[in-house]
Amino acid sequence: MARRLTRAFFARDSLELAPILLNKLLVHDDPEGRLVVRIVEVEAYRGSVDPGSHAYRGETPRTAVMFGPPGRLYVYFTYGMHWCANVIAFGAPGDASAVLLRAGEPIEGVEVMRARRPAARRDRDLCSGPARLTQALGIGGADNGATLLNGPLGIFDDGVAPPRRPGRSTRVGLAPGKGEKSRWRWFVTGNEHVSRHR
DNA sequence: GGTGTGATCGTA
DNA sequence: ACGATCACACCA
Repeated sequence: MARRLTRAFFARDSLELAPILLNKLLVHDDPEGRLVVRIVEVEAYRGSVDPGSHAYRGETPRTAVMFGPPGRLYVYFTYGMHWCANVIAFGAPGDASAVLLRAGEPIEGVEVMRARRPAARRDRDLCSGPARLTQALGIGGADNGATLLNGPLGIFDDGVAPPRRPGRSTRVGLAPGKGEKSRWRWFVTGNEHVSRHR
């Protein structure tokens, strides 16, 4: 029986939060059904000290949610067509810290996910990327700022521990030349639903 | 398996 | 102008 993560769980720096989100359950109680995926890939973003973060240049209307309390969702629109979702971690006042949800393994509601992602030929294509994940779960701009602490969106612990030794790499999609050498991506080694790095 | 390219638009 | 991406075409 799964227990919903509380505010205290999210109130840590994203570098600490990211790896322990692995193997947790992301749940969306959607009108079309209960959708559940096991989180298998994440990346940490760290605000003012992290040029790769949307929050690096300070708070804007777009990034306002990242500067708010932990345990909420930061959902952003990119490439003119895709939504990506982050969990807000603890940030010092005036700073921001967040974890990008990059991939999940479908657990429940797979039929609904397939209907929403007709391009996915195999089940491992359903949620193996940040925009694929939001599409399969029906998460979009309307969910920006939504809380995970209660309501239809939440993250749950069903007793499966995070990997003792998670896979780790540099983050995907950031210019490698611009000092992107931090290994702030974590994933469940060997899991089929992890996205491909480059 | 791999690489290359077009789509599409809010943000700064 | 470009991006915390994806799908598809093509080659192997």
